[in-house]
Amino acid sequence: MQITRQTEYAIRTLLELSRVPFGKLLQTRVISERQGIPEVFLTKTVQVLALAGLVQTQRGTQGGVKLAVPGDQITLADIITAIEGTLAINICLAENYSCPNMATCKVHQVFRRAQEAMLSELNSVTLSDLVETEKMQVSLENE
Amino acid sequence: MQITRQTEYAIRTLLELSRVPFGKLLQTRVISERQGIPEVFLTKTVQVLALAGLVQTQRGTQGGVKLAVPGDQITLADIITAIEGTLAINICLAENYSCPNMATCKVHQVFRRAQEAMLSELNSVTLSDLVETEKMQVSLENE
DNA sequence: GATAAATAAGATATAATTAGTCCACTATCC
DNA sequence: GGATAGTGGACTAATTATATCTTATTTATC
Repeated sequence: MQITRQTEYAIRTLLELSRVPFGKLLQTRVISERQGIPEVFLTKTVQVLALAGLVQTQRGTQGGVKLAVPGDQITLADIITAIEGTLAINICLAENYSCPNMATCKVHQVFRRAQEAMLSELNSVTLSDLVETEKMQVSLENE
Repeated sequence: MQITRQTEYAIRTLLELSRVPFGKLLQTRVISERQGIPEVFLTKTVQVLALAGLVQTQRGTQGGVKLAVPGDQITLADIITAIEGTLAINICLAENYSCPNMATCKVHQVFRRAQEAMLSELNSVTLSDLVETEKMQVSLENE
């Protein structure tokens, strides 16, 4: 019932990318150092994020990774879904699973409500929200 | 990010126990047959539920398993917690985990809100709620 | 007290998932 | 053409999930 470590790596990676001006590239080596993520494993994670359309990569000298869309258009739920596939707290809520008595099963209905409540929170916060707050805190500290 | 099959087994087991008069014993063999749960594995699951104080077991002839408390005092969240330990959608929300920057980490706070929203739903429904509805449906069908 | 019925406990097995590594390759910039 | 950075695929290791098997232990009942 927990997100995987890889999903956390993905969140932290995208947070790093949100902290630099939109369009700027960061190397996976830099991200892995800043966040303490195993480098080779991170490159795998980045590939998944790229496939999901959340980041874009560029090879060669001066290459790296950047956000594919601005940070205010990426929510935590987007990231979790990108790495873990459809977010379902029970198998009976997964996309291509059909429980014979889904229509009447009360447990199914409770799970669905619980999941929607959670998703609603995870969808209400974007990367920008998370780093905006950071900046505000820093400026307060500097006063 | 899903509950395990064992947790589902536990829920279905407790539902079966809620369907009989409070205090009545059911054998694990009967439960496993009704719910299609591997019998030996179910006995393990029952032991965990007993340890958590949700059911009581009795050995010997005429023995079996029964609810330790009435069904209106057991919620879905109780069952999940009994099997999986503390319910935490991210490791940073687990009980004995202390993230160095937990106080200021915005991601942590979002996860906490999301988890509480989910828990609130899972805590709002008891076993009795689930079987009460069943009975109502049955009586409607019989009209 | 013998017997049969039932759970308890612990060891072990198997499978699936998660986490991480290695290496040869391709693209890009200078 | 050399250095740099991501790509892709095969591989390994660790952990968790899902069981099974065997040997106790308890208890009702005859």
